Amino acid sequence: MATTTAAQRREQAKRDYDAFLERCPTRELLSRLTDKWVALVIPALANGPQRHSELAGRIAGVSQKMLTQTLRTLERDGLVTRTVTASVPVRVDYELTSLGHELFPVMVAIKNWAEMHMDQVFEARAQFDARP
Amino acid sequence: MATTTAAQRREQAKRDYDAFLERCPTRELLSRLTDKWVALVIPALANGPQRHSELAGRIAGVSQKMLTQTLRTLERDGLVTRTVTASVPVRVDYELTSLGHELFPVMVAIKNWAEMHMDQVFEARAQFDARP
DNA sequence: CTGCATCCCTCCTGATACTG
DNA sequence: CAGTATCAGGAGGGATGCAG
Repeated sequence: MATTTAAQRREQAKRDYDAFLERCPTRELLSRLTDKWVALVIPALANGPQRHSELAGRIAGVSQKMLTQTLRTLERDGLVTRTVTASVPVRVDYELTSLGHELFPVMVAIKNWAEMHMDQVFEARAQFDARP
Repeated sequence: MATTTAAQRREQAKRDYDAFLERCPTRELLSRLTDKWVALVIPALANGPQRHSELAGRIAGVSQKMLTQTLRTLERDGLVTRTVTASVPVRVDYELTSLGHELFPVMVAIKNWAEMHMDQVFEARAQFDARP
């Protein structure tokens, strides 16, 4: 068929790739996606383009180095676009690509899960640590 | 109200916690959840209890140390139960708790996303690397 | 404002070897 | 079979200074 849909291609890809296998390239991609800063940067880009300084302000505690590094990787992987506006001083905006928008709900889900279940995890840890 | 539902409590928790804040405890929880091995171990526990060796076989390339370490942390956080059967040799089974089952779909989503979008990421990287 | 380079230190990770 | 202990390499991450 020449008319395979995007969904069909993705189903095919899911059969071809398996992160349980050691040498599968998805293993490396998975380790990139499972990154603390990625899980914060992607959700932070929810409301359209953001400047470097805006992101740094929103994601408290991120160093300039890690933010730049994370954004570079995301850009290379096609999840984020980097737009430079030649002005003085220079303005740089980051925005989710369509691929980035597909990842967005997944990253938000993790962040939300952590926020919604923090208390239950605290309780579990207390019980665990109180064991003889 | 004395009759708050679990869903309501979670909504409340979501207002109380914010991983964007540096000192919020969810920041630490988030960094634990965004772990390559967690994203593989949780999905691997899909079909009921699994032994240490079964997990090691399924998740190719994981070292015995990292598997044990990951399972310990998951157990402490209340996501996994560890059951020891006193036999010779000893048998140890790991199983998702109800809390673990709530995290399950999120972890599977990441793993699937990586497998389904690997090709698009490859393409983006090729374009990025080919730039002047 | 944004980003690169450098130094430096911590912690993660994986091999190996050893106990119950 | 399951788990602990140990060690060495390397990646992760922070601070600072400089450049476009």
